Amino acid sequence: MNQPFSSVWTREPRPARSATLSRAQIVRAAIELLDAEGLDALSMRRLGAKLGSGATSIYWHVANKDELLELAVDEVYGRITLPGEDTAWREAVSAFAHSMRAVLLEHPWAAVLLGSRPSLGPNAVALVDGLMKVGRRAGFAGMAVDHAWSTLLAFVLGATTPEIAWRAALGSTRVSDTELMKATHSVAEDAVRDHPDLAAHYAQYKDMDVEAGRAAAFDFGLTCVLDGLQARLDRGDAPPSG
Amino acid sequence: MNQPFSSVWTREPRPARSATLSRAQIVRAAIELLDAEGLDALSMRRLGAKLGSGATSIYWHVANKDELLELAVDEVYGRITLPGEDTAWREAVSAFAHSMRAVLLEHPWAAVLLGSRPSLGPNAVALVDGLMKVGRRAGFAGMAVDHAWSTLLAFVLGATTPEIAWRAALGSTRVSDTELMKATHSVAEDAVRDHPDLAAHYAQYKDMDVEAGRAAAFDFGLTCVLDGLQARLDRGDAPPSG
DNA sequence: CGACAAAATCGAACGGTGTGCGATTCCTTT
DNA sequence: AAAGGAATCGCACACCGTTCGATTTTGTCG
Repeated sequence: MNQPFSSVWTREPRPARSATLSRAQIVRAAIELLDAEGLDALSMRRLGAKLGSGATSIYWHVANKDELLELAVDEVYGRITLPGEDTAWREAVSAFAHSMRAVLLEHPWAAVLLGSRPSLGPNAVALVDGLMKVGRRAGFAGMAVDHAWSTLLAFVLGATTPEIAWRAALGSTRVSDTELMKATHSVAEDAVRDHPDLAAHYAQYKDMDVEAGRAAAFDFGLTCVLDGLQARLDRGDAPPSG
Repeated sequence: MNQPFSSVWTREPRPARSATLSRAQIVRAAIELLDAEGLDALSMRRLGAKLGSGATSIYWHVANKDELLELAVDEVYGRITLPGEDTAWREAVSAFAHSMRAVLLEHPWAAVLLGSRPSLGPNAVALVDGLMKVGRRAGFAGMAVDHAWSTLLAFVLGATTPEIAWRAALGSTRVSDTELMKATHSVAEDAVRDHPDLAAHYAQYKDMDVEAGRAAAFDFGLTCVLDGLQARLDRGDAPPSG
């Protein structure tokens, strides 16, 4: 059985003969550490310390750090919710998108990883399965089903990632959110001198609730994507093959 | 002048009295190394070696590795093209999206970085300025201008990132693209056993051109976003404030 | 030209990383 | 009790980003 593409998911987890360390514990501890201190803070030594064991003991249960991260990411996938089959597709998709955004904002480290490698974990696969069911229910068929849900995923991921980046950049300083937003303007205005239109435009943001603004932007984009999907259904270019 | 948010762009580059090393050279060499061997392969020591100088000499021209990456990313921003003001907005946006996708596929390392930190470099700012002009020309006003272009950016980034991830995963093996795609199916089918619908669906992909399929998916999504933007213009909910 | 200061480069070193390996301990089964 | 696999551990290796002080190069002034 020569697998050219050996992934975590092709291998069974070690039997775990009720040992003091288990895959599940390790992943849980890793997620806690990641949530609390971010991606850079996760090292095998620190994780070992948190688990009260040697750093290298982890390697018995997990092949390497990458594989551990894959497991952690799939765990995050598992926390994204998708409404049941009785929900209208637009509502279902909207609820899913908001859930995914919320989960990613809660586990900021996952956003980068999620896009960085193919997602083949059980939770990810189950989620895609659910999304495809929604797509077919809406009226898509053939490849259009894939295109539909991957368009949606692309938007949510692409919209949330920079949001997280801003939070991280702001969070590394001490000041409050809006307060620092104003301070950033001096930098921005500096870089923006050659673009008066842009500068004038951003002046109107001086007194805005940043969080609310981001949520509004997300809803705007989501509405666009939904309308776009709807348009393709109406136009009938969502056929079984093409 | 207590900047809370000191970025590369607030500091002037070192005068560069025609030294043997300059910021521009360093960034150029870094990009070459990144293009050739990926993000993980870039270390200050290796970069120094490539430049024929000591590793630590670089720190005279650049504060740290993060700052170097910011410069490299902005360079990538600079290679994305946006059609001039005489182009209809739909065409302009479409051309931009395809250009951005192409550039990111050409510099895969940039995709992750691009979403990981706020983009305040001159090229990034210029690009946003241009996008906002297009947005206003289309008929958006107020915050809707921002929402429009950030929706677009979100889609392109979110769509291209997983594409790159797949390429990297496949590229790390020796086999050809479609060939390995088939081999992957055995893994997929394995993980997919509990999802017969999904498995059946993916069976139809066995004999498909992967690259072409991805391009089609991208165009599908882009059309959705464009239609969605158009819908908001028609409906008139792109007012100066709301 | 020599002198001197500033600019630029460099090597050594510090604390950290992921991980391979051999020795060691633990637990289960006979 | 003995044996043998399962699980843990410490050490070591090669590499990383970055700091710091010493060193070399370079431009300017007398």
